[in-house]
Amino acid sequence: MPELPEVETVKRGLEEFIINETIRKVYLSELKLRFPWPKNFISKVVGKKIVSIKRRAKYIIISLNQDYSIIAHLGMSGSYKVLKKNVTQDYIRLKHDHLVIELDNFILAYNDPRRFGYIDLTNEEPEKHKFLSLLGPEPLSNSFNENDLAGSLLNKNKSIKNTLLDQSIVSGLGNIYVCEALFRSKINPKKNCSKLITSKGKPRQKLILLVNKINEVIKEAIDVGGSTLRDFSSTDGKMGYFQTSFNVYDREGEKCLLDDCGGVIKRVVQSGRSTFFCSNCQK
DNA sequence: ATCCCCACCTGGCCGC
DNA sequence: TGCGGCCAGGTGGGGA
Repeated sequence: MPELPEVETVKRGLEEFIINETIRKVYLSELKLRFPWPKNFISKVVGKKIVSIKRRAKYIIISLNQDYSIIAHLGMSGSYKVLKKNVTQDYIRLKHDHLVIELDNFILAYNDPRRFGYIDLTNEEPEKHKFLSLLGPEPLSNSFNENDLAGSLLNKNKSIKNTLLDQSIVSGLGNIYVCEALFRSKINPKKNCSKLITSKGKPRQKLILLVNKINEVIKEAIDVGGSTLRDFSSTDGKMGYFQTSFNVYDREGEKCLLDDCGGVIKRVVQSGRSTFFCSNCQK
């Protein structure tokens, strides 16, 4: 499910409970996630303390003392829950719980039905990790701006939709927020990204607008996510994702929500993924 | 290099 | 109520 705002919310939820907790026990499922479990994962992390939690794009970085970091990605269906430890009863694993970490006062469980998630362990700088090092700038950061973005579109020849899904161009966006940002910018998802820059690689007005709208939609979604945080460690533990209503995503055949547009939301497939847009107002 | 497509999985939903 | 088919918010890797 998770794109940048959801991952940010998960990160904040984890942060609230598990900082300064020491890893006491670890369960790994016999099934692997997207990749095999890191070698000697359990023996390497048991006894270490969680000192910080960060987010980079859709990755969560759980740093331990002695310079180890767990790098985790939720894939399509991953979720964490945190439960207060029950002294009289061990945690009973649910179906698809693939990693359960027993801390001093909490149980942290990672559940992932589709197992597209990803968990690695590194003792180098997390930013130098092979996947993190390829990531483009974060929305809402200074390095995400129209001039640099225009520069990275130079010599590119593909749709703006597919371009924005490329994590090396801008990181953290997924199918939903790309559709929503393009709608807010009134840009047709099929438009070639080269049309948003001048021949000299400078940003056109639409690209400037797009940068602003990406930031806007991401910020709104993070703000909404914050309000779901209190559920993070409830007794059933399941963290809810957003109930944000979208303007175009999953609204095929419905009316464009823009006043006096009158268009109907269409669904097309680009590179095998659904794109939702209003062909009337997105040009 | 650049771009596209596939594979990796399970579960939910829809139509018959 | 059952079953087959289709769809799903991600992304690394391989082939064109």
